[in-house]
Amino acid sequence: MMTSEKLANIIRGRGYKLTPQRRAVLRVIARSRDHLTPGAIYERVRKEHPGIGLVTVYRMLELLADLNLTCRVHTEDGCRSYLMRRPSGHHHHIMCTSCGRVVDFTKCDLSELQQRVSEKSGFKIEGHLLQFNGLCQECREKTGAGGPFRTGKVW
Amino acid sequence: MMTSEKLANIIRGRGYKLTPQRRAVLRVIARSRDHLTPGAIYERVRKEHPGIGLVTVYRMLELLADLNLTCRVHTEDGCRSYLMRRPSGHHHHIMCTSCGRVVDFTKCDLSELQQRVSEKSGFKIEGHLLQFNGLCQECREKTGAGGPFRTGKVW
DNA sequence: TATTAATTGAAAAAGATTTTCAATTAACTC
DNA sequence: GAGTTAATTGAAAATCTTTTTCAATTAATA
Ligand SMILES: [Mn+2]
Ligand SMILES: [Mn+2]
Ligand SMILES: [Zn+2]
Ligand SMILES: [Zn+2]
Repeated sequence: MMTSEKLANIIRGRGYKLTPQRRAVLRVIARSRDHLTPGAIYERVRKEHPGIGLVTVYRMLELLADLNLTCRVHTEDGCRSYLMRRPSGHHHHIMCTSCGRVVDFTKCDLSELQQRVSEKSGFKIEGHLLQFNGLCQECREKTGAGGPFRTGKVW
Repeated sequence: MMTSEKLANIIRGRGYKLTPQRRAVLRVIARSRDHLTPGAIYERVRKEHPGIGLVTVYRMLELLADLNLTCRVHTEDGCRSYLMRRPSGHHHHIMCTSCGRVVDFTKCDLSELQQRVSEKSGFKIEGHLLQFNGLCQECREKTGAGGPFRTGKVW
């Protein structure tokens, strides 16, 4: 669990000033279990720190991404930079195409596939992005098997 | 190989009018081996069809995505909707973090992983997004092992 | 050729993100 | 507890990207 205190220490440890604005952003991100847009983060942060500028939120999000403390998730249509906290090292997500809920999973062995792809393509592979898309239990129950948002899209 | 003629037939077959503007967009997309932004596509299309509106390009790209004839790729930082033609059904890509080159691969068996993730999470999984990131052979040779763009980022 | 619904493109609107720059302040030193 | 200083902040403007509107045009069909 990445508390905002731990995040704060990392920030300071890297030589960045720890401002009340930054603390507020850290709290919001550390606490959320969902991915949030910059705008959504801004709205939440404002409740704890009215007067904070949207620019500051953007700058903080950039810093967090640079420090690898957040990662992006990718929605089906629009592809804005949604963010979520990253609990630990390497991880992946499942996203509900209906409600947007995101669940992490960490265990995944792609090494064999990666090896084969690397050999065939000549690439030196350094990372990957893996995200399953589907319907969460709740949405399935709510809308019946399949549900109204079922697109059948394949990535 | 998806020629622009084949694409044109699909478009018409689905009951859409085949305009010179649409033909021009199809040619650009079918010919390119790279992913392109809407803006980049617009620039190229203008050379063959000066006077085409950017809006028309956007509309055509939306149509192609709806018909599942294109798919998006995701760059490391900015996450705009880059597009590339989709040669056939289900597929994935490898992207060079240095030059942006994209290579497809179609063979990948995630069914076992998908099954396990589905059981654990309760999601009904309907699709996935898989993209390896790394350095292509050319960029590796050009810049030495690792290369200057190596970020070590993990998704 | 006439009909008609789909398509186009200019312009405006809406959004998202970045740049600028003067004022503020966290961290450090004395 | 001051004083110093470079980093940080936020208002405003600038940039970009994407969407909406709507009147004019046109591909498809008869
Ligand atoms: Mn994306
Ligand atoms: Mn991973
Ligand atoms: Zn759901
Ligand atoms: Zn390359």
